[in-house]
Amino acid sequence: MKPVTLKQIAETLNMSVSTVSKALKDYPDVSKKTKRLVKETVDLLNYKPNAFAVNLRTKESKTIGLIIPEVVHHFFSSVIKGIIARAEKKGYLVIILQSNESYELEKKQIDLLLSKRVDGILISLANGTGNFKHLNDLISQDLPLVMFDKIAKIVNCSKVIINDRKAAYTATQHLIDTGCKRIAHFRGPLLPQNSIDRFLGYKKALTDNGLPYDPSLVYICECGDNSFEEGKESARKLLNDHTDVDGIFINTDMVAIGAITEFNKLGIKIPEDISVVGFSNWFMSSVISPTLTTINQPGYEMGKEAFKLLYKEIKNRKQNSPIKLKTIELETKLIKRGSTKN
Amino acid sequence: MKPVTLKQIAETLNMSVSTVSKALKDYPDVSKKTKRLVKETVDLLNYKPNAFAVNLRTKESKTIGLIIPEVVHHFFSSVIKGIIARAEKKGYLVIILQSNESYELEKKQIDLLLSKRVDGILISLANGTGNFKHLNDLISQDLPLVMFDKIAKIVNCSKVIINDRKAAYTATQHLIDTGCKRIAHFRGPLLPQNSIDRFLGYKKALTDNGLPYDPSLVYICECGDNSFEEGKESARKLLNDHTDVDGIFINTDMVAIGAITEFNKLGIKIPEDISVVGFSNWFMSSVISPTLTTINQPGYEMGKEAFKLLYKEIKNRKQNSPIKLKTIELETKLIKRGSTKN
DNA sequence: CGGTGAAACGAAAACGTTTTCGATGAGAAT
DNA sequence: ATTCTCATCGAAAACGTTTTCGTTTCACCG
Repeated sequence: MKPVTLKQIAETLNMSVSTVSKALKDYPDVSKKTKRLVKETVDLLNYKPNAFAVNLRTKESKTIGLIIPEVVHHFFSSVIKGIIARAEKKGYLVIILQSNESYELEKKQIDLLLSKRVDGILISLANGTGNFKHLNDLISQDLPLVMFDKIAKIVNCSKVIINDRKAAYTATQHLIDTGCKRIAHFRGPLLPQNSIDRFLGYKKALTDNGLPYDPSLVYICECGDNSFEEGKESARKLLNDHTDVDGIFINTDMVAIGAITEFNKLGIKIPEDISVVGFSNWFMSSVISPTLTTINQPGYEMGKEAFKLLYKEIKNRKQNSPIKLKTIELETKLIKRGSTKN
Repeated sequence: MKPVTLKQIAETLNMSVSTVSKALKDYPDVSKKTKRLVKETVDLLNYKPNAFAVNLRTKESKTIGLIIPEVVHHFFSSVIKGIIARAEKKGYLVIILQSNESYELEKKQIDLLLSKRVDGILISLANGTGNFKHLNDLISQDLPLVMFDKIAKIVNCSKVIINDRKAAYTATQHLIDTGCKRIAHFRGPLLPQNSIDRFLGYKKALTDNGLPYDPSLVYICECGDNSFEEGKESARKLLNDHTDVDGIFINTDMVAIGAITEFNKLGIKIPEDISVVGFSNWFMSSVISPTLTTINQPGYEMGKEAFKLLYKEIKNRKQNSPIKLKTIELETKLIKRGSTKN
């Protein structure tokens, strides 16, 4: 009933544990004959190496940790898929934890992963994270770490990101190019870098085009579980506060879809009265009516690249090669659809 | 630089490894004084037990495996969230693998998890899975296993499900109650049980109400990555094949939304010309226009319950208590919205 | 025939815990 | 003084690998 061990194979074959082990790993100092013999009985007895023992001996678990703010989210689940796919190919398993956008949880989860002795950690920061000691600790223990999407520029590790500022600039520029003069922005929370960058891109596009920046046109959304409702609410507020707005650049598609839904309900014509640009190219943006012009954010690729980076670092650390940190910037693209004029 | 071990603590405190270990686990045969001492230096040196050694010694990893057909999916990601939340509370981590609806991958992944020696496995079957040897093998090795959502009735393990047949019956009955006489069904693939059950519920509702069952009204969708397109296509086909259909019960919301989008485009009025009922109560079903009447499928709860069941089995196995298999049936509910008459 | 070298194998340490079982000593009971 | 009890501790085995470093065997050469 107990799982088969090397010892048992050695006994049935009348040889030593070491020879069996070496035979399985194709050591040069064991004859072809015994190698064949060993491999046969291994198949026969259905031997599987005890991962616990291997881990202990080799000091690695072939497992990485992934901390993500929210699992139920199209973009993040795409990232997860990319990571898992890539990791599996390289023989790594991935443990997923969800920070729920909470700094405290994030800290605890890093501790958890640390105590499980994962070989590396992938993380996308919680909105609430403004202190980076827990991450710097990882680095000083030189555990491979790469951040993606929601990063902290100040932390010294590899990263894979998009250029949020540039993408937001492009989005806003598109609104300007299609005739909008008074452009609002529904932004994300104050802390996370990409929310800041998107805001800055929006602002820069305005001033570069000689349009005044008006803070009263910027609305803050938490972009949490009820983004959709936030979109509806911000849309209502906007209409109440301003009558002359003819374009909005919105931090995420979900909020944008909320806003569009509300506009539809209130009889505001899109894009004739107000043009809307979203962010992330969520699947639904091509289904909603009108279809939503948005910025494509490549989640799956981001996951893949993030794992690739981490994998390299893990390998380098194993052979004590110097680790060169790298920041990969993925391409975004403006997807023009029905919510803006052309 | 190396992580602190029990031995080092023992040396700095001038006592034996065993005492230190026992002090940390509050054994009765070590004095309060040394317990205090040990705990102090543990904090001081920032000792973390080596999980690899603990695993090897205790023969458990405090880790479970989760195999899911598709991560980028609202329902499944909700399940994942429920599982992770519950698992974390009990000190378990979860390794996620994605079968991509492939039987072959599913088999490999079970092997992977087995070789990692997880303490238990949660699985929702791939559509392609028609052979259950890999699962029965798990059971005969008595590794705790619980299936959820996409299950195989024939496999002898705990399960958490919804009553697909009943839910489908309710959905179809609702169409009938609101005046539909000729009701089509967009069903899922042939293999998975819930797709079958939903079909059977649809059929039974028809015959119970004296309506004829017409196979030509049943359309098959793969319900994979391009469910939305499938919905559109099936909608077109349906209009082409039949002119008298006044209601459709659709296997999943995504397909339903595709169909609605197509109907909208073609000028078919919903629900006046055709009523539509979906399945799963995906978030978007309340956003689409018209809003979609659907069946609520509680993903998060399913995840929670599945883990709870698995946890019990793990505990029971540890103390060699007899394992009682259990099947939990979660409640579904008809959510009436704009795509059906009232 | 002693010496050399290669080929094939094994003994044993090490990884860091947990847990059993004895050992030790102090004080109480006899 | 002897036994007994308790409280407290430590030695050591065990978990199953991996890997280093010998050891053995035997062929071959000088």
